[in-house]
Amino acid sequence: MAKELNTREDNYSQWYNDIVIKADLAENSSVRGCMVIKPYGYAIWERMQAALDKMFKDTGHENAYFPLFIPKSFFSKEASHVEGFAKECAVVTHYRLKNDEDGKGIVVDESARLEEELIVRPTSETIIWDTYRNWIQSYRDLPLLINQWANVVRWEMRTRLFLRTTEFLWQEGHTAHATKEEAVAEAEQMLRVYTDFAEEWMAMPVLRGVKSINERFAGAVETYCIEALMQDGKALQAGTSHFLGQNFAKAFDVQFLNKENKLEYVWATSWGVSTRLMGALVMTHSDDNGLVIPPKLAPIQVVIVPIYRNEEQYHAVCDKGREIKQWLEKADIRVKLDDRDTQKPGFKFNEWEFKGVPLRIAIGPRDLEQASVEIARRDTLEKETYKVEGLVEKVRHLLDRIQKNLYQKALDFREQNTFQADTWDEFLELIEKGGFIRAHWDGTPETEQRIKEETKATIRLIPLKGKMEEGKCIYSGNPSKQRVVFARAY
RNA sequence: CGGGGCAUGGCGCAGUCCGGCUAGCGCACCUGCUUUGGGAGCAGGGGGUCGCAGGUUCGAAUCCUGCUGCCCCGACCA
Repeated sequence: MAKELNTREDNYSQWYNDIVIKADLAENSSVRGCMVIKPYGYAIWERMQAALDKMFKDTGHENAYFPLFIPKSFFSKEASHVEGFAKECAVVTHYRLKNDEDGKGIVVDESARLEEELIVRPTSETIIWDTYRNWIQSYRDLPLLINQWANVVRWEMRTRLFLRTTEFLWQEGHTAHATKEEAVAEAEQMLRVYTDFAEEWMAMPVLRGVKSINERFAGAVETYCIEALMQDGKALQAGTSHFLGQNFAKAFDVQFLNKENKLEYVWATSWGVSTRLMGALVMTHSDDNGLVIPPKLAPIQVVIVPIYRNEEQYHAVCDKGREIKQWLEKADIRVKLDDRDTQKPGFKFNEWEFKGVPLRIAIGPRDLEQASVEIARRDTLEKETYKVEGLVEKVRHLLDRIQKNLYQKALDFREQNTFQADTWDEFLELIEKGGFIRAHWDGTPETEQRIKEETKATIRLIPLKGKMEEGKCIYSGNPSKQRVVFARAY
């Protein structure tokens, strides 16, 4: 298994592809733009799901499931929503195939055309709000706090494994509230949840803020987001949370009777993160030796590699390996004993390193004699010999250290790549270097659009609680009250 | 949809310009022996409608025509 990996410096995007494919996270499928998520990659996603799902439940949400197909007419009910998604929808027009009359193959049966075409959901606001109409009558039915784990389809022109695929997996929360304040608070709360997840589980520092009008979700009044900085200096939107106002309630006629017995439209939010987080995870921590997974998300936290010369030694070190595995598992540590007799230790070292396993324990005949093991850290690549006594504590401690170290490294990287620009020339120079750029902007979509056209940089976010600071727009020179964050983005 | 490139065992490629006899190499795979503390060595072995359809020719992976698929770069996007 020769793992030749492009380096980040030589070819960043090839480096990313190599890791995803060679670490067995995912591969391209026979369907253009759609990926197969392989068991190892899916195991990481499952861990993300589990952590997020618990956070959603802890904040009062329940899971439900809505249909994959959405009647076309639903889509046109919210004007800006259609406009936003129309260009990337897969449409089901027929419901039957038949044998080709020329004898070869199968064709669409033209006589089986759907009366109303179905859209494969690119997001579920419309079908969900159509449903909520029947669920909500009174203020007593509110708030309605629902999440769904689902797949969605957006017909992208260019795709990249995890970062942008035609079909992707995600969760979408859809909530209904009696007041505007409550809905805004919900959107902000979920942004907080995403922030905590990114930082505590993924060890990925994020900036929080709101989107400019240009970048806002189609149909939202306000879009909140978390943005992370990748190692090539490009920003990646890692999660979004939307305050939808009464837009969908009005479009789908969802009203409730308030305590004063008056009909009111409900207030809405929606929020989501997707398998794109897998891409973010790869690009935040991995290095030129392969994938690096933070311990909290690693499907295998510790791999034990036995070293031996003959069958007798093989059995002896494997027995010790099994014993250690049991101790660690009792402490809720995820362990794999790689007792394959078909690969050499050196091969296994490289393989598990490439797959990002946080800790590797090697046990050989020498270790048996000295009651020791060799432990190697994936994040620092350091190796050290430890006594078997107290090993569980040591491992637990090291996993914790790795989790923190990965976060700190990523945070340092972001700080080192966050700049301030006060003039257009400065901005032009900095944007070429990559990273986040804090700069003044006059607040108009036109200016943002021009900056995007001239530099490919967009406003990633307007800081939520950013310091107010008088200044002049770097592009137009018009007055500005606050710096916003620019970057080139995925 | 524009601009480039590619299509040859599971994967990565050479061969194509200048047609030639049995289509080759690396990795992976199978068998055996020796190995095993950072990607093992040797020996033997299996596996190919050279993307598809026509054409030229005694003879086509190679030349001609027409298709099809994929990748990369741009416009769109989480």
